[in-house]
Amino acid sequence: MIDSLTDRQEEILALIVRTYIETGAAIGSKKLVQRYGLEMSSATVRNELAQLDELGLLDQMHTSAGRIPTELGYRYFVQRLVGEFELPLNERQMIRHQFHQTRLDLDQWMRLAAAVLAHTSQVASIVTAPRPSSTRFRHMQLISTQGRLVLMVLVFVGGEVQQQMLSLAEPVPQAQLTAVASRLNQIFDNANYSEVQARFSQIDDSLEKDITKLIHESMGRMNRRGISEIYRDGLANIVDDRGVLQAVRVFEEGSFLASVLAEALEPESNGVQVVIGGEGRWEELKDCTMIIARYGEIDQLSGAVGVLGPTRMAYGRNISAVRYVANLISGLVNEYYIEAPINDLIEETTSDEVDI
Amino acid sequence: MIDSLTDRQEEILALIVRTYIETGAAIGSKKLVQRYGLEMSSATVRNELAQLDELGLLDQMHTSAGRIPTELGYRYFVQRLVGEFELPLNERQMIRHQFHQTRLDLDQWMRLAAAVLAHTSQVASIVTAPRPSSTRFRHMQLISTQGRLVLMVLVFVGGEVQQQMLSLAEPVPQAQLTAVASRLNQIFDNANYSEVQARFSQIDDSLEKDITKLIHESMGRMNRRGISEIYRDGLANIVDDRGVLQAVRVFEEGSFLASVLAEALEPESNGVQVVIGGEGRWEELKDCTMIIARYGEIDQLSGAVGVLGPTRMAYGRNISAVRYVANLISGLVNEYYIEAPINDLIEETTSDEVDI
DNA sequence: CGTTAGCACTCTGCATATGAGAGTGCTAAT
DNA sequence: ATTAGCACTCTCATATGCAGAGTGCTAACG
Repeated sequence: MIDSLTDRQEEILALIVRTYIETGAAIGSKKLVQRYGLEMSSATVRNELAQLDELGLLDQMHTSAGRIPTELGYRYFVQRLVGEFELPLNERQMIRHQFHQTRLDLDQWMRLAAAVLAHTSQVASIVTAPRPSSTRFRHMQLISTQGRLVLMVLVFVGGEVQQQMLSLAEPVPQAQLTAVASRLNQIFDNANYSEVQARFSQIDDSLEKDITKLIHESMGRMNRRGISEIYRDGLANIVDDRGVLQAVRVFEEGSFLASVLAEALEPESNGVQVVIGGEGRWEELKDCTMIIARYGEIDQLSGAVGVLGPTRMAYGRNISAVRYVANLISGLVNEYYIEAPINDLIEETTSDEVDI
Repeated sequence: MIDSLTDRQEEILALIVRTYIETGAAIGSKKLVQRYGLEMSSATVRNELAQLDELGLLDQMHTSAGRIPTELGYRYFVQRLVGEFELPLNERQMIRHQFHQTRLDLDQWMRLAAAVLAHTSQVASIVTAPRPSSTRFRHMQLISTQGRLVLMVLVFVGGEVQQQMLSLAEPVPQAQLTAVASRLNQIFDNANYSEVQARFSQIDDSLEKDITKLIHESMGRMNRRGISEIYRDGLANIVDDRGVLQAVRVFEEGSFLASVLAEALEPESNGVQVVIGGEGRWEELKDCTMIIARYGEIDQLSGAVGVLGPTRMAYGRNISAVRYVANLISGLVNEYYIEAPINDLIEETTSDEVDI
């Protein structure tokens, strides 16, 4: 990294970067001295600019266009010239206040963190849920849903929860499932990935073996994933294109989507719905269209699938795609979450797992 | 809704809509007959166009610019002219195949559905997880984490799982927690929101009462929310702005974000990191900058917060914001997920709940 | 009466020219 | 080392002309 800059060069570089960030326009020597009342002439500044240019810290679009920072210029600025900046007290208080108002709920904290960052930074934000450095088993529960379907809930040290549906070879009463869970909970208490594998030999029962395999797989996946769920917010902040902005806002704003889905997919409305935005209702959807369909059984489990895009989209194709996927998921949900399943595998083992 | 169109008018309207969707350009009478080899002269088409224009189905930007569909035009087209279209067989097979390759995992299905829709429709997609029409209690578990902290896992009929951290007034041994859970599981088996309230009188123990209140609240929240988690994908499809597109892609692509976070936040790197995109590594971040920081205890629970935006962003302010939020969350996570808490309320009841 | 050919008209988009403004690099003087 | 001065370059906004596309209208046709 370059470090042969004089104080004056650094000053000028910092001013250029700051001005450019603020205004978005290239700035030249004259404007610079004028704007900041510098104690030197524009010619002097020009000489310095030429040097900064040669060092690759500044760039100009064309011969007479003023300078803008290069990537390297930004790097230098960030590393040595940003200076310490503290969020104003009232903003800090506001943020603190919001956090203390939420329930004791990790998910909410994460959402809030993303929202707060998006709001104060005016760009997009990213937050990941906390994860322990290595996954350790804490607790598991097997809950019979119906027929041979069993919901397995895994809790790991640190509070992460994973759920998985299993389809057993034959129905097993809840009492037995509870017994299995209780045994495995004892055996694997606080075990990490390799310890689960090590203690596998202590198990005789075939059902317990199968379940253990799944636990082991699941822990392997978590370890490999490395990062847990990612929360995002404020995407609309970095989209300035007028046309798309609206769509992005709608897309991001969960509550709005929810209301559209709820209203458009009322019980009586069947099949694929096309919501063309612009008119009275759906003002927010100006120039956007949603094609949505319900799946599942309305009085039991149901949800929605759909697409959102500019009004100018391929209707025929997209209506068909939405319908197809909705039907497909209806089938899956019916098969695995509502009726008894027909196939009798416990589940194909994803073969990228270590065999234990 | 207008329905006085002649067959020929419908034909012309459909052609205009289709052409506009395909090309994005306004189209006029001459081009129309030329392009589709219509059996009439452009003058005839012009007359029809004038009528469709008057009916408000078509619009023109200026006197001699060809027509484009109005919102109403799209509506008419969608309702009566789209025609049946079926996804080509190979696409259907492809989609089906992908679904049958995944594990028996609802979360994965939802993600896949969103991905598939985004891909085939070339616009953005939205999928909501299936929800039962009303929330019914299925199972709960209390897991002591440390000190007075307890993780409550709620399972509802249909397979939805909710987790919540509780901070009890005093430490309670796991055995007792298990007993409490088992009692409540019996009492509330298959109960819906109001039934939980009704059976509240059967409970004497104060701890059990508190827990029940939380369960009731949680079910209330779920009922009120109406729609469960929303999965989104393909946002990049509807952003055509060159500059922002890259940022949107990065933002959407979880795996890429994960790799940046993982690499930039290596154990030794402390404090706030500024990743300026463009150079060799982070090629994908061209013209984008990420400001990220780790929170939590590196060897215990940790995660990351950060912002993503154009390289031209307010560094001082944003670095400060990221640092502040990271510290705040560090504090919360440490307090509630690692060490014993200091305050001794079970949790403030959010007062918008019915009192039971 | 519906359809068509023809025509004048309008408006955009593109290319071209022009001048003001901004910024630069260089040289010579301080 | 700094600065004033100057010639030069390049963009941007504006004006102008022209080709192309499309329209509406009228009159003729079957």
